[in-house]
Amino acid sequence: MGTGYQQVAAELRAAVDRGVYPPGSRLPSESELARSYGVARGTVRQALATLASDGLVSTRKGARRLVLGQQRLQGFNELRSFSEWAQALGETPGGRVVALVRRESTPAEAEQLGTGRVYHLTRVRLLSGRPVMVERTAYPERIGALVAGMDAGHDSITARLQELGVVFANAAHTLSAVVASAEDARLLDIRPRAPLLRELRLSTDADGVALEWSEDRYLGQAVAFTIHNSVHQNTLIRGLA
Amino acid sequence: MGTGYQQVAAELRAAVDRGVYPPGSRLPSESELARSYGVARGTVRQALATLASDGLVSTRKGARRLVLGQQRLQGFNELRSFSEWAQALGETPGGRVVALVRRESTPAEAEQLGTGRVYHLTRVRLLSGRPVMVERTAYPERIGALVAGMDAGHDSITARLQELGVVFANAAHTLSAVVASAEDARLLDIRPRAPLLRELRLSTDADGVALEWSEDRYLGQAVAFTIHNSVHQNTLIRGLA
DNA sequence: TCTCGACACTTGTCTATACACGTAGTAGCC
DNA sequence: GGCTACTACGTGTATAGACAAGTGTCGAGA
Repeated sequence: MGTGYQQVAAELRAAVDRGVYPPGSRLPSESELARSYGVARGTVRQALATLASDGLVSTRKGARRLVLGQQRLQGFNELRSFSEWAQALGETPGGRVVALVRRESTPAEAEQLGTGRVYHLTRVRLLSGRPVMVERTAYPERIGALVAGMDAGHDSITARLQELGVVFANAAHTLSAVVASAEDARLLDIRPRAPLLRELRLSTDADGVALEWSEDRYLGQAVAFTIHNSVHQNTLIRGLA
Repeated sequence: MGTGYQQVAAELRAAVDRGVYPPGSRLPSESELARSYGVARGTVRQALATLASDGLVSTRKGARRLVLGQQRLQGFNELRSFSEWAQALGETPGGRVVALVRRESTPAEAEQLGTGRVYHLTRVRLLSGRPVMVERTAYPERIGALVAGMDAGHDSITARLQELGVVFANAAHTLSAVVASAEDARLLDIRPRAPLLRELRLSTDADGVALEWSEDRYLGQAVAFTIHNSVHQNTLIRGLA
């Protein structure tokens, strides 16, 4: 059930979804919500911050919060693995290992993961059977040794690593567009030179130690990422970061 | 100079940049920072939330904050126009109007902006003289009438609209990849079928009224977007949505 | 009728305090 | 030496109260 503000946030979210607060309407004031939920105003503010971060409500100083709508697309607010991500979209995640090699790191990999040997995994990722992404991940030796023992076709590597005590804490994503290489095209069953959305991702643990460096190439037609924005300089917000 | 926590955040940011807290090191505790800046702990927490949202520090319950590094790429935390965005990157923004027409809205436009006539603006956006983006924006009639009177080649439309009392408050972005159309290729001076990063953007004012619906196509090679992530469910964070 | 000012309301910022719970180092025990 | 339990510390959550500043409404006055 989570903490207090998480419960309040969940109930507010549900209320918006149920149409209690339809898009375009205004939420009750923080004080009213605090009274009706029996919590302090600060707790309500923390809950509302999570809604704002998801783009569900808009905030303006002096005016009650505006309900924007009950959109639900996959955003970046949570750090999620492909498997979790797929499940959140209501699809069945899958994978097929193309290659897993242990080799000396390239200069680019060494810059991110440090010099030495790396395990390099190439996987095709499936959404309900359809290939939608090619994943090329370099793991430092310590992590790669664990990954090598897994069934990367079925398991969520992130979940398995978590069970083994390897926790992903932070990630930096960089998005751009590239053309499909011959291999990409073969793996995704598309024409060569088709456009792909490229995501470079460096994941680290809580100590800032790099755990994986990955280049993912998504089918432009099948997948999209969403982000919500506000001019509002601050307002304690949740999630992302 | 802004509010208290903004000043604290700016000073902490500067301290990280100056190397007072090098990457990999740990920040002083919230209590120590509060004492040394002469503010309450809550204020320090609010400042630290903004740093975390920029991916500058990582937080873990029970442990002091870890300094990740002084990266500085363009993120989504602020709602920025192309012009502001370019300037933040140290480049000179530019633009060239390809077409500005007033016409009946397409079904897709009507869904976002409401039925009726729209002004449709096609622009090539330049970064220090190089074309990097094609922008196709639909404005509702009221806004479009204002835009039509501007010098869209030189002015920042967003800035000019702001002067006229039209304030952009929220935006929802959706990112995917597409191939350059013949027109895209001609405007950006690239080969047809080159990969482009597509950003669909719906901007609204503080009342949730749509102000523009735009499809921007970025040169994949020239531009990249970055996002930072953390498993941390909450932590009051700033900026983004 | 229109404009402007007063006022109640609302959100943003800040302080102070308290407790829960995770972290990390230490000391003691086997 | 190595393991465990304890303990000091630090962050997360929550409360209560205060003031600043923006919003919107209503009423008085021109």
